[in-house]
Amino acid sequence: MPYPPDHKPRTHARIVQVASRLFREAGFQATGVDRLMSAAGLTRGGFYAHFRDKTQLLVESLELVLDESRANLLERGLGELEGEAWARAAAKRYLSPEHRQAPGDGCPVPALGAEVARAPRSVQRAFAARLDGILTGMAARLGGGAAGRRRAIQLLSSWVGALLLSRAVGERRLGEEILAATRDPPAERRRRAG
Amino acid sequence: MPYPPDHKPRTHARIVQVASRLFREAGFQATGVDRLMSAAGLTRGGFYAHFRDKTQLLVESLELVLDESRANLLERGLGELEGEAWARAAAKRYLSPEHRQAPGDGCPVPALGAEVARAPRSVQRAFAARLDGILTGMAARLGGGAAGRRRAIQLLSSWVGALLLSRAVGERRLGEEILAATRDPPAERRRRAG
DNA sequence: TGTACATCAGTGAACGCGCGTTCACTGATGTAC
DNA sequence: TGTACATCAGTGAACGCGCGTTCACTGATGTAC
Repeated sequence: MPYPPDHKPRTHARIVQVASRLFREAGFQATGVDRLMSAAGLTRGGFYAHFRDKTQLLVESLELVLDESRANLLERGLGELEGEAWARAAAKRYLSPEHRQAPGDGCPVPALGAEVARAPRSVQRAFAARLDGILTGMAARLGGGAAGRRRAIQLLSSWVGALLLSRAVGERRLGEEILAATRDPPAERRRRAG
Repeated sequence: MPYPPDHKPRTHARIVQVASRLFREAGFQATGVDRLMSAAGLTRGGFYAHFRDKTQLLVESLELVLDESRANLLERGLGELEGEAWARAAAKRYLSPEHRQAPGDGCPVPALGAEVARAPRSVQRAFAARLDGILTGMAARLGGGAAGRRRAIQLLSSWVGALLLSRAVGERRLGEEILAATRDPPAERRRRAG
């Protein structure tokens, strides 16, 4: 064995990790293979010993990051919450100013969703499978069944849209207003819960 | 006068119109000046007699298209509706299968929001001003005041997020499910209204 | 009515650059002896 | 313990191409006579 058997897998994982950050920060198309490999401490040519093409790296990056998003939404301190209590806590985390200001560490949907919509089927399949898993996990927290599933979709949609809008406006005041409005449940709902 | 006085403004408008479609379909960065001018029946070089740079065209495209989005949300058959009746009708239009399948004719937020978030301040200012106007118009339909404004933000966020998700999954079944779930108001809300 | 002209919208070659991908190679590594 | 070796992860030059932008020019137009 010329190298330890975990050498190449570790390099591979490092490239995926670095790429997932750059893609979310600057966009998939806007991130060149050259810059990406430099950021991972490597050179251009080595890329194709790890990935068939740039699209395959997008697939692996999305898989990595959607798994992290799932953990952020359903675990990491939110593991024991259920129903609206879970929804409030998850919204608070997802719609935080920190998340707004650090797209490179955050949910890939607001950052890369539009590019996924234009990407080859292989990318969309990987995205859809992970997303469906997240929705299933959310639905279980929300009482399950068709109603839980529907509410899971409604919640995630509103969070994704709010984060996207709040980043696009650039300006801090309006951006924070959008996050705050979506973070707080509707007035009637809050009255009932409080 | 070498040409009719409205000749150049008409060409200018045509470029903006063509660009706004291509940007939404393929993305801003992915749409080259060359392809864009060809689609408008012109050649590369003429571009800079109309626009300072490609970014200025993005600004003008967003302004055009956000004005159209405003009309689609608040007018064109929705002019006389108010409150939840308006919200249901607007949601039905925004979250239609047709809108999902024709990004080039639709709302620029799901298609270009992430690129706006990475664009220069000038782009974000134009975007934020138009978006704020749309939110103000929506808030007025929803009873006005702080509550109307908050509900406007919540609604638009959920619509934008749902459309983005439904396009990114690629697959028809899950895509339509996402639209339908967000289109229908929450069960308790619907019971109360029905 | 017909022609010469000034205007300026639009043309297309050219610029330097970064893109995704290929491929002959280099050189760091663990192993065999 | 020290050296020769086979392996293969990673290198870097090269490919054709499209990018955004510039600029000397061409030629379609309405007007003046």
